[in-house]
Amino acid sequence: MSPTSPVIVTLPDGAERPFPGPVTGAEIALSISKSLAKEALAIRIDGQLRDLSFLVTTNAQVSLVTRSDEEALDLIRHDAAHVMAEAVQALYPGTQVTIGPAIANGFYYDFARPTPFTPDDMQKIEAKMREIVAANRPFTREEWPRAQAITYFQDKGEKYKAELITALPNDAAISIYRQGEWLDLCRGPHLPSTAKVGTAFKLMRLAGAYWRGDHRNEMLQRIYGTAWRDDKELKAHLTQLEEAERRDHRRLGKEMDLFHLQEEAVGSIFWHPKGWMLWRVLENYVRDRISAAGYVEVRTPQLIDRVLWEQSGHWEKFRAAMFTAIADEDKVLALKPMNCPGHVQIFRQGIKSYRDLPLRMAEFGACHRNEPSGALHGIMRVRAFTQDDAHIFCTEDQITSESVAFCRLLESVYRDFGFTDISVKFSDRPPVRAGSDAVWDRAESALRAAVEAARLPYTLNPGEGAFYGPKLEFVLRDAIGRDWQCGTLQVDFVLPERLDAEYVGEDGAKHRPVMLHRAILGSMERFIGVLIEHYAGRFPIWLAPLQVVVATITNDADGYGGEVAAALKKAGLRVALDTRNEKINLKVREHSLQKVPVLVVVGNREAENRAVALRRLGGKDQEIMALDEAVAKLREEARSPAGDRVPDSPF
RNA sequence: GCUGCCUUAGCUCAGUCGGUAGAGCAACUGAUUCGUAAUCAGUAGGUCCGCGGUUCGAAUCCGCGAGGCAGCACCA
Repeated sequence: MSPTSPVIVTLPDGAERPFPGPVTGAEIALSISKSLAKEALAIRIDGQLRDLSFLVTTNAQVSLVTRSDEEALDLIRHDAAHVMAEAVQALYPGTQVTIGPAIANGFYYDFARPTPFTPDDMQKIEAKMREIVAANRPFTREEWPRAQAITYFQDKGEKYKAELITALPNDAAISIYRQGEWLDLCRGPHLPSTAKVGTAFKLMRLAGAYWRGDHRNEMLQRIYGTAWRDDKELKAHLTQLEEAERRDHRRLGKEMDLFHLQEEAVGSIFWHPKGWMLWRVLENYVRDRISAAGYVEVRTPQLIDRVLWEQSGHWEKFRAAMFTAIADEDKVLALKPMNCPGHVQIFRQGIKSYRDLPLRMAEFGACHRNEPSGALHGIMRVRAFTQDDAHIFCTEDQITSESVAFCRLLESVYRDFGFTDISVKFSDRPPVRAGSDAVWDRAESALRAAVEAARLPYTLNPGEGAFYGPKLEFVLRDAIGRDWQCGTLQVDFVLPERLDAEYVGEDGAKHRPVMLHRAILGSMERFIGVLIEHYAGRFPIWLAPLQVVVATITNDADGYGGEVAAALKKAGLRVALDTRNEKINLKVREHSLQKVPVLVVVGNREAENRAVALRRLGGKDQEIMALDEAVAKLREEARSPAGDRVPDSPF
């Protein structure tokens, strides 16, 4: 095509605009309106985001990106990273730049410099960034020959940049973006100039990060920033961070007296009475749900001889994370990191028939894993935790139906906590795996059929499956939009083999069962942490460790208050009685801060009429009603979504 | 585990230049008996994370260790 041939661009509204020859994004914008030319930040050409200076040489679908477009955010953030890199190099000569991408909510840049940055430095860097933005330097793109680019960065002492270019494919164009004097290797695209970054950015934190994300490499210094289209968005984001901090389960756990951690038992939790009540309510809820779903519950040993872990493969693969103990001078026992080998031992007791399958074996299994110290986080990531674990022993034919049933159960459980936005990650065969390709084909298609039958949206997580089989990971979104990975479903052909589980089939021959590893909450500890943050400590009444406080106004009402509390307790409610000689204002305040869902206030008026005054958490008004009515009402409200407890007999 | 920061009363935190520590809340005692988010007064409470060093003198400066926080790596 000759450079003079006409170019026709099609705008999003379908309008076609002819140009006599190649045309830049900026020129297209100008041809539409002066104001668009001013506001345009980049151009999308046949779906590809490009610089405004990009020359359109062939007919194409184009749309101009302005600040009002959501996708402007990535450009702003990426450019903010460049501006930060320039600021850092201006202030701290000799600092090497490495990479600096846009990320969710902002950007970062990794620097190599012998002296660590201080919070004070961050302020200086941010001030310098604002200067560079104000200077409104145009971003310009250049393409350099590969060798020249390598030599340039090497001569400047930028060994990381030189390494990045060396790693690029031989035929790749080496693009360089300049902003005034400063330049950086970058794929682009960029905004027209530094001023377009705007002022709605803020440097957030300093952190270490390994070069190329590999812990064997040297550690770089990462500076994180957040950047938005305008101050309102920035402020909303900062408010959201404050909200997350306000909900932090470590803070609420302390304030609400649920649990504590201390250094003599790092990674293990001291559950206080209220926290443990919350645990028990949650555990019993799950127990009721899985019992109704046809599971049997078991309990397997904490300490198991290493011989069994050698058979299962854990000793070889996960030895480093396993705690051990010595018995009888020289016998090595390991604290179980998982429950599956134990469950196989129960399965192996006696002869199993195909008629016993599917066998759904559940355990609130207390596991220990020696997690790296830096991984520990409140009660969310600990070394001693309890899985709501179960293994479904079934035939290959049963994989799909069992998986669908599990997905339904999981969805229903999540819904009971108000989690309705659930996504699924499908992790398929990893490069290093056990089992034949034919078996993997079957396992993967069965699992895919299940996730599709359950009508859950899923994304592919290629190569991330467990070595013994593909897995689904269930991610729920909480009340303030954060994602938490909780449930899992894994198909396993390997452990039954290694631990020699078998059943007698219809044909009278012995067969290997398949094991489905599955958890809904994941870990009790972590899920409770998620619940605390999701509800901001204001648990629904069925879950609240303390559901009702009966508070008396004067000690004259203490006798009646005791009667009220006893009646509520008899109705199955978790009640406390507050007869302290304190003003009702103080009692209301304290129990509200403790986030007790219902406050029953009784004074002489109520005592005379055998009535109560109900005050709900967060509410201002009171509801006066007869005691009997209140007891019935609260009993109804506090009913577990799993229904009333029934004697546990799955047999 | 790695990098940086932090650790002072039960809790939240202040503590200047190195001169042996302070507030609010909580606790305890007393008064008060009160109608829906803090009644008043008084009392007591400290191995300033631990160990070592510098110094006439260390909460403060230095080293080592522990724990915590943020991120990275890890998360079977």
